[in-house]
Amino acid sequence: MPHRPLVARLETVADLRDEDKRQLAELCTDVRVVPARHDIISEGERPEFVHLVTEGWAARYKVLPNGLRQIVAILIPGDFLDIHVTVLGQMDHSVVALTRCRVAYVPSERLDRLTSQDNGLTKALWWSTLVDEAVLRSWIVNAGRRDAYQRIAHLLCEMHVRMNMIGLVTGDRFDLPLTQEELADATALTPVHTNRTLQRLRGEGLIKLGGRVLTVLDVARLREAAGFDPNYLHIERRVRIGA
Amino acid sequence: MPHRPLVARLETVADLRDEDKRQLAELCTDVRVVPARHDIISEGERPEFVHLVTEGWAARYKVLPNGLRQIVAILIPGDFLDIHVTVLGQMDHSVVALTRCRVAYVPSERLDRLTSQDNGLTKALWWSTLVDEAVLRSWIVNAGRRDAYQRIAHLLCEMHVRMNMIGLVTGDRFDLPLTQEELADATALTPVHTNRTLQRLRGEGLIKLGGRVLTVLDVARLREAAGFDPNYLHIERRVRIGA
DNA sequence: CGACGCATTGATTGGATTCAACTAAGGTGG
DNA sequence: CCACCTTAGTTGAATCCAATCAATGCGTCG
Repeated sequence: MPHRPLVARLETVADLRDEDKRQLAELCTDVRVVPARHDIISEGERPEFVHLVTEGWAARYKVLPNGLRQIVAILIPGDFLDIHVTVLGQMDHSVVALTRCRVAYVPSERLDRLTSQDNGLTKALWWSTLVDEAVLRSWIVNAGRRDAYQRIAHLLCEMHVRMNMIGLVTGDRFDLPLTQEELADATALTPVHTNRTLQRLRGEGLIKLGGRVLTVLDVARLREAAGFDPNYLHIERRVRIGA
Repeated sequence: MPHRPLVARLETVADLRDEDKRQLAELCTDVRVVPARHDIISEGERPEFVHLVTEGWAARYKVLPNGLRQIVAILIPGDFLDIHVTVLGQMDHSVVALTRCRVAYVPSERLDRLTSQDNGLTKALWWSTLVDEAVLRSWIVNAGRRDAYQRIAHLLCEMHVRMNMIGLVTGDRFDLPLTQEELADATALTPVHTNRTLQRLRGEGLIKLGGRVLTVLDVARLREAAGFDPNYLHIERRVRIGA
């Protein structure tokens, strides 16, 4: 296995016993490939599987009556797509594969059984959704109170850290497989304005972006521009582990 | 006890045994009063208590370097303020009392002990944070892709449903103790524009708002105006219980 | 090679902000 | 009990950031 992104993610919030890790690995038995641009789950569905991204990028999004789309989360390996359906009943939004993805299909009742017998694991899952919450809060701030320039810079900073947490950053380069239109839907801008803003970020020597790869030329200045404070992503423990 | 908002909230997502309910009630032993406009917890703190609103309204908010404020959640009785500090270590935002509040101070290790021994309760808490997540997603959509008119209408619809879920709506009236400035910070607008937009909502006969009380004159049309679908709030089970 | 998706550029428009008064309501103290 | 002050809400005019409309470049893939 390339690595176990789920185990890696949960270990950033909780200590897992070997037994736990084994259990988690076993969840990812049924892995399927979803082609780019395909919905993995759609609004209104009541899936009997819980889905987990194993490889590739996906996005939660919601389409308004007027046709506007808002991406409300970007999902990378180790992220669950729809743990909440157990509670919510049906999906209140859709998830699309931004790239070709590998997705683990976990039968709902299997996860249910697992969390019923293993308290530590339940807590780990709960805690990881608390981290997700922090990310969502920062997205509200982003869309609400930052201008286009800060907004895009902030999203790039966040993905930089998150990709780094799962070991997918090499030097200062990492895959950023978003079209400008998708970037626009994530930052609540138009594609046109996104384009102009990216040009500014490039022009000021903060980033190099092209061919689905982002190079962060000046981390400090990019964070400065974004008003980015990585604290909310809970990298503390990760750092401790890395040390 | 007026009622137990926490128990009520958790029961919308999970079946609780009497034993669970007793345990939860016992958490709310140490209840303190926080005056309006005072921070209950501030960014950067590492509280040894987990706080729970018992009475009144509070708001999570974040202030940006440029001084702009964004409210990222409105908290009403039954809502935890800071369960996530167990995981995140320190607060990445502040919580202010919008009204005079009653707040339960629960020693962190007590909640920790409780969730370590009672799996059902852990799950209930986890699930309730999954519902919170859904609310956060809808706020991103709100700030990102709706215009001022829809945005404010949407927030009013949400609070209408949430207040109703904890039994605080009488007819179509409920307390909405938000100043226009606070409403603006929650919807990512300016106070001035918020004012004009409220006037429009009033002028069109959708609401009556004044003296901290909102009357929804036409629920259907207000929801129509907002593009509001209550599904994300997970009222299903509640309905079932009520039936 | 034609077609389609994506990126880019220019010109114009508009929703919301900003700046600046001004009114109304409530509380306080002399 | 009324001057005084503060806070919340309201109104108008000017400005601006981002949206919109519209076209063009450009690479790639069937």
